[in-house]
Amino acid sequence: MSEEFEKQYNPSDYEDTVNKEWEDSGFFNPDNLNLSDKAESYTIVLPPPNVTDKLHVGHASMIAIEDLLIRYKRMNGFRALWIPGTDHAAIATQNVVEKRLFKETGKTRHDLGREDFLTKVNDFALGTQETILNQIKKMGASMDWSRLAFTLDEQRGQAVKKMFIDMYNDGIIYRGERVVNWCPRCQSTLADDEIEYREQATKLYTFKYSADFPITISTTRPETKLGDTAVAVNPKDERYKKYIGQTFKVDFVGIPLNIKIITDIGVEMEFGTGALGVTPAHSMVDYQMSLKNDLAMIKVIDENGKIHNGFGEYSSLSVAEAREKVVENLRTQGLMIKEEEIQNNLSVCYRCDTGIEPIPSKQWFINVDKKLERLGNKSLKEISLEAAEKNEINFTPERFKKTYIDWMNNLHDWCISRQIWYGHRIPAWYKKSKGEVFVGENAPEGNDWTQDEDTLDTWFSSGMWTFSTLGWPDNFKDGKKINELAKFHPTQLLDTGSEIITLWVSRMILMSYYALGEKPFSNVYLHGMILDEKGKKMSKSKGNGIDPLEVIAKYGNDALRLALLIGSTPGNNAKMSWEKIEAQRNFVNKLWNIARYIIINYELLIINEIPEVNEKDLTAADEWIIYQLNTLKLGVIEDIDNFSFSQAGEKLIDFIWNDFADWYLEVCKFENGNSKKPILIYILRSILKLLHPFAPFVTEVIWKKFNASLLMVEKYPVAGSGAGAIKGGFNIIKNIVTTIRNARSENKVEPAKKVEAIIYAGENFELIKQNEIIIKSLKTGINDLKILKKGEKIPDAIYVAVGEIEIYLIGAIDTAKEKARLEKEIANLEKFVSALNGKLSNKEFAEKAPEKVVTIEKEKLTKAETELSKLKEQLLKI
RNA sequence: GGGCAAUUAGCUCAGUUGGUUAGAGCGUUACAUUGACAUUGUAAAGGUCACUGGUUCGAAUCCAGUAUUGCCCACCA
Repeated sequence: MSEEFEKQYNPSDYEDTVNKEWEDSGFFNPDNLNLSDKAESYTIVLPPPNVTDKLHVGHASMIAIEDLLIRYKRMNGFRALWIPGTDHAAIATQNVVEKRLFKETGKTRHDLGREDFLTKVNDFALGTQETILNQIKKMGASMDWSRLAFTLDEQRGQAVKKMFIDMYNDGIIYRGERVVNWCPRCQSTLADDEIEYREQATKLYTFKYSADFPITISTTRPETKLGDTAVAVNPKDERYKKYIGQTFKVDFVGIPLNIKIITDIGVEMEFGTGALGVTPAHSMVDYQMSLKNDLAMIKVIDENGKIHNGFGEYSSLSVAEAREKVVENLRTQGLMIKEEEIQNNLSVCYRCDTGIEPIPSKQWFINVDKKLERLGNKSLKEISLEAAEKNEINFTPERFKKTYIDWMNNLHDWCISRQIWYGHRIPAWYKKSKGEVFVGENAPEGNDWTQDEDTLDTWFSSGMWTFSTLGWPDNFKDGKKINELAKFHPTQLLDTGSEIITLWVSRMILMSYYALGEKPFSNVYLHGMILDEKGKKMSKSKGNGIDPLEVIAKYGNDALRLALLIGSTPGNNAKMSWEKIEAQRNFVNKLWNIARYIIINYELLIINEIPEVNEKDLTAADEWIIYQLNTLKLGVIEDIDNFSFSQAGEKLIDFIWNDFADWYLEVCKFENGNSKKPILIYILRSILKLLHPFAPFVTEVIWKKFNASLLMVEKYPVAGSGAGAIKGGFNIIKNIVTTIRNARSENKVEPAKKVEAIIYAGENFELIKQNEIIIKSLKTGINDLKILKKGEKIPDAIYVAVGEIEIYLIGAIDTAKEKARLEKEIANLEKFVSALNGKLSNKEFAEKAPEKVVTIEKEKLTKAETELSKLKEQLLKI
């Protein structure tokens, strides 16, 4: 007997043991699954967590989803592979270490020097990485640990170099100028998230470049206007329409300029004069405009915040001095029209609060518009767009396809160099004396070659994640995938947050098409964020985070996973709370006790064989529960395939708790114990398998109570193949019994109340007769239950449901009204069907709903036709 | 400022392509409970599906507008 079967399930007593058994089995690695060569692969690469911090509950949610799919596919006979890894997250990680360093020692990275600083970052990264990997393992994620990767490890380094060099040789990677955010005090470029905004009062000057220039403009930075090459106006602005496209030569406070009049929808007609002086070299926005309009870039300010040479009297002045002088000159020339105080946002360096100067500097880029012969003469941008447009890659939820396409359409060349130290160093070498550039794995012969100081954007290496983890470039010979890469690429699913569609998803698609000529994955599943119970983002500073390991210690892995999976739908944020987790812990305990009850009462110990169920012995209740189980299987499989994990989970819980435990097991208590044995084993086995991907631990633990094998690699149930599966409306039987049971409890309060029921048995007369036993055994006190054979007259009754078995409760019914409604519906549907068929040229109908008629056609027609026949059937019965 | 989304029971959310009486969990209330389940059962109460129009025989669902909230992008001359 099960001496260890406690009344309560205590997860921490079992989880580590089970986890170890899984790992020791080797089945996390699909090569050990003993599959035939024909088995299809199912690959997911784990979006590598940043090594900036340990995992939070959001990561746990991602792991729950991916493990669900991997376990589900593995049980379905797929070559299921889940590749683990971590991301070096260049800027973010460097920032964390830099900030910590500054806080602890007051030193900057420049004080330490590149080498010492990098040692510090690497130590930090290794430490967090270990924590992360331990966390993932504790969660029971069935990842293939033999394929563990890191975006900055040796192998990925080789892949990155090869990619850079190939792209350079193809002319895809080039070096050009780009406006960056520069801190003149720190003498370094700043990333977008290193910029802070301060509201300040400043002067807005309204003036003309010269007396003969037709448009008045406004600026807060007159000194940068020395580098203007255009004036931008809103395309809708009637005032300036006549000037658009013209170029004017002007003399601006002593400096000659060529000003072209361009349009940009970003220009506000109401602000200032509705015209904006465009300075491509010293404003991010203007730089973007200059790219769109092919404008020249004139550099005015240098790295020290001084005016470049060649600007006459302004040369070598500081920005502030130059501004004063320009303003003064405008005043004396009578060109200054207005000076006013306004509030605006000043960008400052997060570290030293110095105002930021946008200045141009040399950077590396990926050309997204260059057409490649290899890709059918299409550019990377075009081919990446096509992938989504032609549904080569699907998005869940679908609306994110639009986000992706919009972003791709506006994609400019991707700047891949970063002025930070932590990351893949750019494999480019310069000979300063001669201005030569060499791109290659190692420096060429000779002494005076120095390597580029910059590193690559972190997305450059993570963009290669689907194939760099599968042995690219070694597994790619003569344009063909070999070995692992051939077996597992393209992957099937990428599960990630919607906020990085642009940053990551788009780059992965682009790079995979470039390197392999194929998509990186077939499906993109966008999960939402996990928020706290008040709907706020979880963050360390707020202290509202939920630590996954704490949850596991308290309530177990399964409760955590179920709480994360249920109630969160694709693309929507989900709130998480201890209450929710507790509710799932209760369910897990319920399942435990269901198993406990069955195993103890029916003395099921070790039963490896699937029990034979003799259909002849089945009672109506048995058939009903089996029918429900089959409906459940269908639903769960369909839901998982549609990524509706929450719905699938809810269905499972509903069946297990309400149908199986509260109803069927209660009914069994009235019936003969041992005759139920096979069917109970059958159902218990089925629910354990069905639930395994959602709650792997408890299902495996229970499974082990009466099985020698691992549940993890059992075959997932197939819908419709269950013993004694029968079609029809067995739901009705449940309704009858429930109604009767309710009546019983009501009788206590209100003894006069009486419930009468008539069951229309039709073909299933025998089945209903059997059910009578259940009803009687439940001591309903209802004696006027009538069962009608097919053909017998049905008295006026309330119609409850359709199916092979129907129930009519005696009471009031307005049949005339019901009939009229159905007739009306049928008439409409007939109209619709004929319109779709084209048999009847219902012009009016087509005009009113042209979209429906044109686009839906066949499926709609079939659906409408079945609906129609159903309605007709119903009508006949009334 | 631009883009995207959300708004359904006290709370958290489902609602599969428009279809009979809009569902679940938690919470609340009542009753039961020596039970396989100090974590159980049975029920009850609770909804103008944000608002206003439109399309339709029929709208939570489709369209337009309004309001509120959230996210992403940009940072403003």
